[in-house]
Amino acid sequence: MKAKITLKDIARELEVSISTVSKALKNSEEISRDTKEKVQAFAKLYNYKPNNIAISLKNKRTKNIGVVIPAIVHHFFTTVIRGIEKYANAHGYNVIVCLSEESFDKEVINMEMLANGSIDGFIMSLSSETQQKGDYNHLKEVTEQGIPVVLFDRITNEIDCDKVVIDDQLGAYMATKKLIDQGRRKIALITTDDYLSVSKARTQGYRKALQESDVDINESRILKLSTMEMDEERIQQFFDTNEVDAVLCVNEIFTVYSMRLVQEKGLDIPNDISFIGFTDGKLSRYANPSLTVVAQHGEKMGEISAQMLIDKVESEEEEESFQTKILEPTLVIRNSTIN
Amino acid sequence: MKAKITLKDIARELEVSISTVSKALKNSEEISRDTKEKVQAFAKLYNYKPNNIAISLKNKRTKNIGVVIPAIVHHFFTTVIRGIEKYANAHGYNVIVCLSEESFDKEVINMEMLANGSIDGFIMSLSSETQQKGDYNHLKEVTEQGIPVVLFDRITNEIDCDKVVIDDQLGAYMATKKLIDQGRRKIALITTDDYLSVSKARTQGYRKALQESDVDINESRILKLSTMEMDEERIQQFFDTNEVDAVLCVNEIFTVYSMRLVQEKGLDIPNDISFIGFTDGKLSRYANPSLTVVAQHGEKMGEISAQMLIDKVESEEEEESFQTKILEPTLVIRNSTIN
DNA sequence: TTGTACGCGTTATCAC
DNA sequence: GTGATAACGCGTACAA
Repeated sequence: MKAKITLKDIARELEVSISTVSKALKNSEEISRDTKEKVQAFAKLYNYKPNNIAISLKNKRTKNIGVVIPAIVHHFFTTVIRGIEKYANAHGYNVIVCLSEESFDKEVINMEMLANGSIDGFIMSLSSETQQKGDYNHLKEVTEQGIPVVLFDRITNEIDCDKVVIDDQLGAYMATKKLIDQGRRKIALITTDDYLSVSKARTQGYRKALQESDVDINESRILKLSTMEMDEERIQQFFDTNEVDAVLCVNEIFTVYSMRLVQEKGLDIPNDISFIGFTDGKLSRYANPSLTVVAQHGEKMGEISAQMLIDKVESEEEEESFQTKILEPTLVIRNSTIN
Repeated sequence: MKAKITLKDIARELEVSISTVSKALKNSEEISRDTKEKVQAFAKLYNYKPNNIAISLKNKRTKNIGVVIPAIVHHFFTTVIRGIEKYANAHGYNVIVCLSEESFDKEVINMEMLANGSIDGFIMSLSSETQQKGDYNHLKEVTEQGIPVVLFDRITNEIDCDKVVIDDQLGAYMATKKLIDQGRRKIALITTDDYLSVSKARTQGYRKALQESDVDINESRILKLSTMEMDEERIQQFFDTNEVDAVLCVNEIFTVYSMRLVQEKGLDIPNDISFIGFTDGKLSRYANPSLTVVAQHGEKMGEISAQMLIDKVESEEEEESFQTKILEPTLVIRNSTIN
């Protein structure tokens, strides 16, 4: 086992000073040709690489980005991470991923761990518990310390920072409109409690589309579930007691599960009943029938988040200007709606 | 913006020495009651937290684990990360995730970035390109430097380190056996090229089960696809030209896609044809019909990997003993097979 | 009881 | 051209 070699080791071995070695490796003009060649050859031979930690301590820059998300088994978050990784790596940054598992406490603990020097900035999406409590002090503390934060998808207006979202209201609006255009009138919405910022916006879009088309809004056709668990029973019950000819769901899982339920009831998709979901993931693509969805462009969102964060991190000036990027959702038409 | 406060700041403010502050915060016996209280109160007031980077530099311990995986959009890897996170966080470690995107070069670059002091050890699964090339020098270098490595799922015997896998051969064997027991004889296998360690093992298990039951192995019923893309055409063609009554697939996507194909041909699952896949993910659970699978227990795998790594990291002695943990796969029976 | 000095690995400044 | 020194933030052995 050959341990990592340091500047000091090289200096001792070559009988020069540490600073000479440091300069030689940086090809400094002050150092003689001879010495430079000697040092560089030795460094290459022993595969010298500067120690990141020492550099971080000196520069007060870690080149690490902290990503805190509620869950990783959701395809959407997975694509966002991928986008972040892509941009971050291309710019020399590493990504530290922490999961809050939808828990406020875990979110706080994770942020505190990372905020003590481990990262240059945060990219995060709030846990449902955090949005429910409405307690954002951990975010405030971090921003007050001057650590840049980018919020995406599940955001809050109580914090001044850069934000990236898709226009959830528009997405739901487009989807609902589409269903109406196809002659559907009994359109159900399966969503989560309104404390989740995204669910709220989507519900608004749904209502807006119905109102604009003079379709009555029947409150019993709106099913609100907890984010945490998929409440199979309530979905089952919902379809048993409601007559609907189209369904808009705020995520893939609700959609796919619902589709199977109605299929078991003998209904044909999309002829008897249409379905549109959110998130363009594998579940949607490989469902049977394949699912029409509102694509959220997670990877793009990740890239933009990373870009905004790194811009802030690397900008010298302490400008207090924050922007919110709103991405346009896209309707991906597949076979769960009449085409 | 109140910047981070350091020991030095506290010392200056309270007009004591830095070491006094340091000791006081650690409740050292050497420090007087008075001073301790004064210092601790001040520290709490200004929310002092030690700087992780400085501690890392001093201790030569980062409390970071580097995770390098080929992809994150695969549900299996996602569950592994979750398991790693769970164990690591509970033990005060952060997880730095890097994606190789199945590329050898990216894998190497990522490891080099992290190996220069950013992490205490690696948990990784090899990219398909790496397994194809059979070039493991980047792993050798890292282990020679004394950085502990745990390989999971896609492993190699060329590197001495801890490993965690499921018994892929057994999994495929169990699945195939199950199909045979249900009277199937024309059992297809849809897999990837043999350079992927897991695919190879699974193919062996498939063959073994058939041989043991004296079922002829028809090579044309084995379809080998590249890992990279889902070759929809070749799968289509495969089912057009082969008559099969059961299919074993090495991942969820192949399975779900194949199921849709045969359903479009008018076949009934599971009566006309049975399906078994690998990985117990969402796709399987929410497929229609729901999919019988060989569960890989990704989360468990992640936890064990993290445990093995942290044990090595924290063990003082430099024992050169490595173990390979083999997890038992489980057959999860659902509706894509006759029950 | 408190403070000094040193080291972790690196770089920047300044002196020789 | 080269090297000594200080600094980043912390912890600790040792000195006072």
